[in-house]
Amino acid sequence: MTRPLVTILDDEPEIRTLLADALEEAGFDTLSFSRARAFEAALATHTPDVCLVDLSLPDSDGLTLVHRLALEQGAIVIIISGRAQVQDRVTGLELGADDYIIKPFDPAEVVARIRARLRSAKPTPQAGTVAAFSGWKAHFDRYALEDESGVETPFSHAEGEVLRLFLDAPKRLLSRAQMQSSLGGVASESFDRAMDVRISRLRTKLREDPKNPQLIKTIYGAGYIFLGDVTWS
Amino acid sequence: MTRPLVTILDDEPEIRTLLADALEEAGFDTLSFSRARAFEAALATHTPDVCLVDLSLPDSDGLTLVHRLALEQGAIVIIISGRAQVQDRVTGLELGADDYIIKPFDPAEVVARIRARLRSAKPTPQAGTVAAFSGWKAHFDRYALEDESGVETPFSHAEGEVLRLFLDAPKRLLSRAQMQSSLGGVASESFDRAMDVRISRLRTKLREDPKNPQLIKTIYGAGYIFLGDVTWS
DNA sequence: TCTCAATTCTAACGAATTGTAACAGGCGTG
DNA sequence: CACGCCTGTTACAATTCGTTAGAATTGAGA
Repeated sequence: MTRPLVTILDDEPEIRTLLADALEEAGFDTLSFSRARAFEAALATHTPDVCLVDLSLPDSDGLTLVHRLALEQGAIVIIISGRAQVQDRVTGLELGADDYIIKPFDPAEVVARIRARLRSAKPTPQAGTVAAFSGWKAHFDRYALEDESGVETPFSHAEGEVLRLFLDAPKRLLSRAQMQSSLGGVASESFDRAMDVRISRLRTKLREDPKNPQLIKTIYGAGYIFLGDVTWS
Repeated sequence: MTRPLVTILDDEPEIRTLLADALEEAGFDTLSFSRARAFEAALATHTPDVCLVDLSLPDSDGLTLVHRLALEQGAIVIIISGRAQVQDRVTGLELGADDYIIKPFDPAEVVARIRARLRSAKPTPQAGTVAAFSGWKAHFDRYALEDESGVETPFSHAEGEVLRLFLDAPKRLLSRAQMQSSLGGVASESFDRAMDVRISRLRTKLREDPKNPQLIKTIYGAGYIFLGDVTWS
C-alpha cells in the first residue's frame, strides 16, 4: 500500500521527531529536513503530498518558500509557526499556505488537519499521456503499447517508469545511476541488476532484436541511449 | 460577477453580525441563521460555497450536521467553536469539517481561511445523479447500473462510493491511500484489503474480464485507474 | 587474432502485492 | 427470532517484479 508522503521542514530536532513519529503512526511516510536547501534538493526526486514548513528557518525566508511550493509545485503546504499574531497567519494563508498551525501544537491535531487537506485536495492533473515514436504509441493512461497496426501490448508500472524516462530524454546517454535516482530508488551497489531486467523486459515488448536493438542501445560501461523521434500529445 | 456564498450558523447575534460584516466587506455574499432548522430549510433553495457552523446550537447536534453537510452536500464546512480542546478539534475535522476555528477569533483570519479553502476546492463534485460511460449508465439516485440494453443491476452504498470516486477522476491514477482518505476512512495498516474487495465487487457488476479489465485497471504497487469517457447529466 | 576479466543479458526463483471466494458480524425487516 | 443484505476480514491463489546466477558479450592487452 502506498502511504501519502509528508515532508517535515523544521530546524528543531525534537519537533521533527515528534511529528515524524505521529505521522508514521497515523499511516504516512515522512521525510524530515532541518534546512531549506536540503529540502529543496529532495524535491527533485520526491513529490510529497503534504509539506509541513516552519517559518523560522536559518537559511531561507520561509514565506518565499511557501509561496513557491504552493504556486509552482501545487503541493499542499501547511505552515507550523511560533508566530501567533493574526497578521502572520493571514499573510501565510494568503501567500498560498493551506493551513497554519501554531506552536505549541498537539500532533493529533496536525494529523487531523493533514487528513482534512488530503480529503479535499484537488486531483493532480495527469501528466502527458500519449507518446509516439518509431511506429509505436505509448499510452501511459492505460499502460499499453500500440504498434503500427493498432495491436496493444500492456506494460507494467515498472516498465512504464523506464519507458517514460527514455521518452523524456531521447537520444541522450542515461547511466544506471541517473535512472535509479530519477525513479526514487537508492543507487545501490553493483549488485543491482533490476534496471537491466526492466530494460530487458521492455525490449521484449518493443520486439527488439536482442542481437541488434534499434531503439534501446546499450553503451558498454556507461548506460543506455534511447533512439527514436518522440512526439508527445 | 457572482460572489461566493457563505452561510453563518451561530446563535449569538454579535458573532453573526461580526462575521457577516467582515465577509461582505471581503467580497462574499452571506446568509445568517441562528437555528439549525432554519439553516437546513434554506439549503433547499441555496447551495452555499462555504458553511460556517457553530457547534453549540440549541436545536441540533452540531457534529451530526457537519457530518451530513460535508459528506452528503459536499460543501466546504468550517467549524467555529468555543470548545478549545484538542480532542474536539480532531473529532470535528475527522467528521468532515475542512477547518476548525476557535472563539474568540479575528474576522480577518476567518476570511483568510475561507479564501484558502476556496482556492484549493475540488472542482465541484458532480451534482448530477446519472453518469454515462462505456455503454453503462450509473444511476446514483436509485443505486443501479444500467447496461446498454436497459437491464439494471443494483449496487450498494460502498460500491457507489468507489464508483463515484472513479467517475469524478477518470483516467487518473488513484492510490489506495487517496481513495481511503477521500472516503473519510483512516489509512490503516497493511491488513486492510477492504478497498480491494470493494473494487473486486464493483468489477463483477461491471462485468469486467478478471484477466483483462477494461474499465478499472490495477497498477501494481501504485493504485487503480479508471478508463472510460464519463459524461454526467 | 586470442585471452580474459568486466560488463550485460535473461531465465528462473521467490518475496511482496493483488484478486476473490468464503466467512462472520451488524443491521433492518417481517 | 429468523432471514437477507451489506461489508469488513481472512485465507489462499495469481500476478508482478526485484534478485540471483549462469550464459553471452564486450573490449583491452598480449
